[in-house]
Amino acid sequence: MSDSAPMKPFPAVEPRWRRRPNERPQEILDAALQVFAEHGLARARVEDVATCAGVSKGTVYLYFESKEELFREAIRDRIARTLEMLESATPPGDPVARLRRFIDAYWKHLRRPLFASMYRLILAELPQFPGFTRFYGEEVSDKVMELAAQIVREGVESGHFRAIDPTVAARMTVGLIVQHAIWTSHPTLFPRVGNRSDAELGDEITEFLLSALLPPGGARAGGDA
Amino acid sequence: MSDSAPMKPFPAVEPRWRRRPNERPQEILDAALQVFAEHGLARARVEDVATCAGVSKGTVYLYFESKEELFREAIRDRIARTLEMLESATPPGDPVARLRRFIDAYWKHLRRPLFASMYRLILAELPQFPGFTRFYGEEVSDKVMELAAQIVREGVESGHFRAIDPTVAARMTVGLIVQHAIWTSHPTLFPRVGNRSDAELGDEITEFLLSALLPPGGARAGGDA
Amino acid sequence: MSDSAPMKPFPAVEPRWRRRPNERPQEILDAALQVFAEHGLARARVEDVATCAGVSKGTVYLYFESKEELFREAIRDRIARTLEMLESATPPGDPVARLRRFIDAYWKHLRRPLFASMYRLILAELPQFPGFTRFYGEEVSDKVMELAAQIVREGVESGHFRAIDPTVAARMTVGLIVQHAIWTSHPTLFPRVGNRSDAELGDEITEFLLSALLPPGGARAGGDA
Amino acid sequence: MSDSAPMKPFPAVEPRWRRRPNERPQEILDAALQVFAEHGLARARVEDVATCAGVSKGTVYLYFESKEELFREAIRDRIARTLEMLESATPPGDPVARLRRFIDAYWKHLRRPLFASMYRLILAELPQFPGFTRFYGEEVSDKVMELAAQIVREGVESGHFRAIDPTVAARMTVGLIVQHAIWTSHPTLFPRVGNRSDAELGDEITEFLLSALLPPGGARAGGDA
DNA sequence: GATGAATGAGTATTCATTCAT
DNA sequence: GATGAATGAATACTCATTCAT
Repeated sequence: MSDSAPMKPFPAVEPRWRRRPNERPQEILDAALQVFAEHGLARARVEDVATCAGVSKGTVYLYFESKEELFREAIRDRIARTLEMLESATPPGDPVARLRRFIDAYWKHLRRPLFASMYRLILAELPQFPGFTRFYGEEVSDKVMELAAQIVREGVESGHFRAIDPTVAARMTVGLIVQHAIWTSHPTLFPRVGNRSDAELGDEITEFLLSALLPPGGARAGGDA
Repeated sequence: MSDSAPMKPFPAVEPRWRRRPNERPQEILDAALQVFAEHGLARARVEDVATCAGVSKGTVYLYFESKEELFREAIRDRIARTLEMLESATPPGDPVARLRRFIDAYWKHLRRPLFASMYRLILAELPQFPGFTRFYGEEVSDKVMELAAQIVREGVESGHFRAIDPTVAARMTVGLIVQHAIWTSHPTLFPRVGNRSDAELGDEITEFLLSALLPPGGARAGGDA
Repeated sequence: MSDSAPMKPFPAVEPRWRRRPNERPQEILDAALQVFAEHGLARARVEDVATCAGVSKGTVYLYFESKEELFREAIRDRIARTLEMLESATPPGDPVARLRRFIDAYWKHLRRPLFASMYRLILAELPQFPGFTRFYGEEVSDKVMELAAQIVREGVESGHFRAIDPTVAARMTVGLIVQHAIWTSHPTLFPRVGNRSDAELGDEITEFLLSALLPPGGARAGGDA
Repeated sequence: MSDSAPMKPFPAVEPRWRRRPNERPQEILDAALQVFAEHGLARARVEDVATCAGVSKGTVYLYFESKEELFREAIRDRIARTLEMLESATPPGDPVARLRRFIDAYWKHLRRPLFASMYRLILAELPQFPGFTRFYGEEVSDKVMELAAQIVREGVESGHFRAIDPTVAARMTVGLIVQHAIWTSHPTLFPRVGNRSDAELGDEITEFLLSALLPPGGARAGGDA
């Protein structure tokens, strides 16, 4: 699913690589995401993507069938790594600490400059690509949610969290992180959120979620501390 | 809330109409929002808006300067009534009940078919209109957040809520509602959320928020019940 | 040729004329010439003609078939009176005085504000109307030229002017007047001409022409003086 | 005078061409002048210019920003060479001969097919471009007039011409040439002029002007003869 | 007669895509 | 592989003209 660019069967020795031909597709994808993020799919121009990647318009079409495929690949290229990152950030262990780490890792992930605008792209443009939309729903959105639910589920079972439907708790968790990422990346649209640092916002989200998940009289113990 | 076009109280006689110029702008705005919501600003065609409103291309330009002004007006026309609705839905009274009503009213509001896709438009297209973006930030987003904060503030002062920064609580409240509205209106992108009814989701949001806001040992009393 | 507007058969008594309906066409023609003169046929808008005439767009079409007919009529309305004016300005008499009066009358005529820009219209737009072009050539341009030629012819025969082809002299006479009118009405395009008054220019034209037409040793006698 | 596109002296090899990008702009300018001359700025269609130049609509926009810039460049491209031509045609020498050569060169210049209709464009369309109008006034119209005045001035000083304001004589000279060029290129509008050959008209203009400029009893000496 | 709301044909301009070099 | 000149489909917008009131 990820080898979108035609790949030569035997890269062989790679003598001195005249122009790193294998890096071209990735450079174009990176440029594409930037340009698409700034202007949206319809208003972004292939020529700008090319210029931004330091190649000519024609070269883009050497690696990608069409502007739309380029868009799909640029998005896919980024989200493919999200889940993997989240999983490696939340190794088994104390559920409260795991949840803290999940929140922290996801929040930091979404605060990377391009990701917030990518979320905007997903919302605004993906509905035009039904097949890809399903892929995103099943392979990304679902899996992230399931990971969060799994963490909560273990916490509920072990008594670290109060009795709550883990899928509900997962939704609240993911929802607050994502929504704060959207807000923070649109300071003019949502000025109320803009005067907090990323770290403060992350802490606020964490504390709020924990205050809803920890058992009523339970020790606020746990976490990395 | 729905009589946006000034309507004469008693249509009375009005024998045979063929022209209803006074309703034209509103009809066009409604059509525009629909078409923009479906395709986004760039891909939507003015001609489709016209057809959808039952008029011809030229007629749209009789009432609106350009496609972009039509877009702005279509958005403004909708959001202008949100705050007013929220305020009238949350008359002074018991803070817990007020918060419940706020959540309920806002959630129902955002679940109206066009509003979720309008949110998508705001996110995806408004950044192209800096002046309008600021208007939205200050007149809509800010005010909604402030209303929620005010409700929490009173609850904290009266002891109905635990000690929490009201602006933080407001963000969590609004964020969860908005995010759920986005998810629910994109069932393919976010399939996990799709199998709950609106009522269930509303309840889940309410209960989750209250569990984070009510004082630890406090009676879960209050609310409409 | 001039009754372009449908005229009611029996104007009868004209009790108190509610709105001078018979003057409407002329008002529209005047407005049309103004607007056409300013913007040219293609860029002038019927609505502007209507506004300028103080009526509504539809009213223009009550009196004129189309924008092009309106244009034709507006031009025709003006040029129809030129020849008549020139003839009455040059009654038989001393050829030198007649020529002076011809130059003076034509120059003053062309210096009226609208006429210079009308000339521009004739040059720029009339070629689109072959039939009308022929009419103008035969009924206006030719006749003016012939009148000038006739005056010179008499002068040559009577010995007031040197032996010169009268049609050549007529061309030089008309040409200088027309060209100066064009220049004077476009001061930015032809700045060199702009710092002379109309009277000075008229005198310069007259003296130059006479110096070419009077017999070499001939007394500069004649003229109004 | 005619090699407007830089032409490599020896085309030499140049095996099989399909692209001549360096000649494209000039080809488009030539086509543009033709089409604009025929229809005027407003009625000329960019597509017709393209077709006439043997390229597609889009190609025109590869070289020119807009229809209006194309118009400006097409005009500028032509007038830029007028003054230079006139100056090289009138080297210092006997004033009468110089004036004859000035008349001859300018008359021939204006009789080239496109130039007369270009004059029409200048009159009819240039007022829409104030900046360009000033450029034309100062760099073209003024300079041509000044060149003619200079020739007369020398002739007056040397006694070849009678005492006359050189700027007046220059205006009469240029005016007659230009006006005859306009007439001749609109034979239907001005039929009286049409039955003379270019050479006859040129001679008539020359003789008429000289008869007004030479000293009364002066020998008609001078000239190329 | 007069109005002006409605229409839709006509055009400038953009930009994804192709392909000769 | 890489280029960028060329293409032409697609679309916003204008404005002459019509016609119900």
